[in-house]
Amino acid sequence: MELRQNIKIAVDAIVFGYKENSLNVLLIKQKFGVLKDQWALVGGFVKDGETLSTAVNRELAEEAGIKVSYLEQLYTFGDDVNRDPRFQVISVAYFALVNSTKLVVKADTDAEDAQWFPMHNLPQLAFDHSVILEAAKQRLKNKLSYQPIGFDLLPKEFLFSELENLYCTILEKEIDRRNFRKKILSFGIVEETEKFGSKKNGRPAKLFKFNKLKYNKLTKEGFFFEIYFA
Amino acid sequence: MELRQNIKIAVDAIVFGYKENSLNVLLIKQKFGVLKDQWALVGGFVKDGETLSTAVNRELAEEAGIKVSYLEQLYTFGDDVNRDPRFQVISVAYFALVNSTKLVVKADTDAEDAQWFPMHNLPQLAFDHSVILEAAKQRLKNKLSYQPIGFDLLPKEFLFSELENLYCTILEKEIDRRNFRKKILSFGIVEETEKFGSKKNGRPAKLFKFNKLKYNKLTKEGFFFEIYFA
DNA sequence: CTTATAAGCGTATCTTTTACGCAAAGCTAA
DNA sequence: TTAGCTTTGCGTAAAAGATACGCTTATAAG
Repeated sequence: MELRQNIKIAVDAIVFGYKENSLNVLLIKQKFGVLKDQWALVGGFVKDGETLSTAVNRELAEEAGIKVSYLEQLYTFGDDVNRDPRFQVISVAYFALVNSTKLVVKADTDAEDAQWFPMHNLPQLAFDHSVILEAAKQRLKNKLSYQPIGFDLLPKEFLFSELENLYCTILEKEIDRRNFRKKILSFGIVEETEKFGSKKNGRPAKLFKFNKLKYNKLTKEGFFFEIYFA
Repeated sequence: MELRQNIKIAVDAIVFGYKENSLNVLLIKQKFGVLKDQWALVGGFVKDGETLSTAVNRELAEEAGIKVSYLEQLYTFGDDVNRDPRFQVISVAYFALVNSTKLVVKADTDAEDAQWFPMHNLPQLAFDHSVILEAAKQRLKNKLSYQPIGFDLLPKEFLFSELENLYCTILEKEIDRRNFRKKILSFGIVEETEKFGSKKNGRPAKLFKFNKLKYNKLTKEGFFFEIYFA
C-alpha cells in the first residue's frame, strides 16, 4: 500500500509541581533550533518504532532529567494545521505530576535550560503551548476532585494543612479545614504516622501518608474517591 | 529541518446508538484492501493539510453517511507499535453518539457495508479495535453520570421510561424509577411537552424534551449535572 | 367490569454535607 | 511565668440530599 502522508507526530508533557502554596510547571528553553530562546513544554518528535509512552518518558529524561510520580495521556492536538510553522505536526500531550521533593531540577542536562514557573507568572510560550497548558490545568482541577492525585504532588509524608492548602490553591476555592480533614479521613486511605512535621508556630502537627495499596483495594470493591465542596 | 518519520496517523470513530433497550455500535466491513471481509470501526488515514476533526467527520460521512449528535476525542492509541501489521500507525480515536431515529444507516455508501451491532453480540474486530471499543464503552458509562449525553442517544422527544431504561441498560444497574425521575426533574433541564408517546399498554406517558440552552445557561452559573445511584 | 401494566405523586427515614464552637499544644515576648 | 498568638484536632447541631417504598391514575385487553 502506498501512502503519502507528510504529517509529523510529536509528544509534549505538561509537568506540574507544587511547593509552598504555589502550583508550578516545568518549562524548557532550547539553546538551538527554531525554539531558540523560547520557553516551551517538554517534548519532541516520536521516533520510528517508538511507542507514545516511550517517547514522552524519553523526552522527560533527556530534556529535564526528571522522574514523574504520575503520567497520563491528556489530549491530542491536531485541529490547528499551522500550530507548528515548519510543517503539520500533531501533538499527543501528556499530563504529569512530580513529587514536591523533586522540584529542584538539575538544569542544563544537554542543550536545554529547564526551569519551574509558578502558574500565575508564566512566560510567553512557544507554538500553541499555552492552550495545551490551559487544558492540563483544567484536567488537574477536575481530577483532583475524583482521584487521589494530590498525593502525587506532595512528599511521601505530609501535613494535613499541606494537603488542604494544595486543594485550596489548585481549586482556587476556600475549603473548611475541619470538614476537609473529616472527609479525607473518612475514606481510610490516609494514615497518620508517629512523626511530627516542623512549622514555625502553632500546635505541632502529625505527618500523614497516603496508603495507595489500600486505595487500590477499596477501588476494586467499588469505593469512589470524591471531594467536592461548595 | 530534516525529519525522517515513518509513522502514519489515522482517526477512528466509535459510534454508539441506542434503540429498544440495546446499546449498539456502528461497524463497517470493507470489500477491498487489507480489511477485506473484516468488521472494523469507521476510520481511515488523515490527509495532508487536514485537521483531526475534519478527518473524522469526513470518514463518518464517506464510510457511513451518518450525522452524529455528539463527538469528542477519546484517546490516542499508539503504545502498540504493531497494532497495524502494515506499518506503524497511531490512531486518534473519537467517541460519537447518534440519535436513535438515525439508527438505520443507508448501507453500501461506497465500497463498504455499514451495520449496527448490539454491544452484547459483537463480531470479531480488526486490529486492536476491540480494545478501543472497550475504552469507548467505559467513557460512555462514566460520562453518562456527569454529563447529559444520554439525550444525544434518544430522539428529540422521548418518554421518561426510555431515558430511564437507557441509563439502566448502559450502566448495567437497577435504578429506582421514581427517584430517577425526581432527580432528573429537579435539575430543571428536562421539560414535558403536550404530546403523548405510544405504548402498548399501561397509562399513556407524556413526551419530554431536553432543554440544552437551559443546561448551558445553568452550567455557566455553576450547575453540575450528576446522576449517581447506589 | 375486571385485571394487568406502566405512569406519576408523595412521604418517612436514613445518610451526608455544611457551618461552626472550642479545647489542646506549641512559640514568643513581656 | 504568664498572657497572647497561632495552628491543630475533635465534636455537634442543623440543613440538605439520597433512599426505599406506598399508593393513585390512566389506558388496553379480555
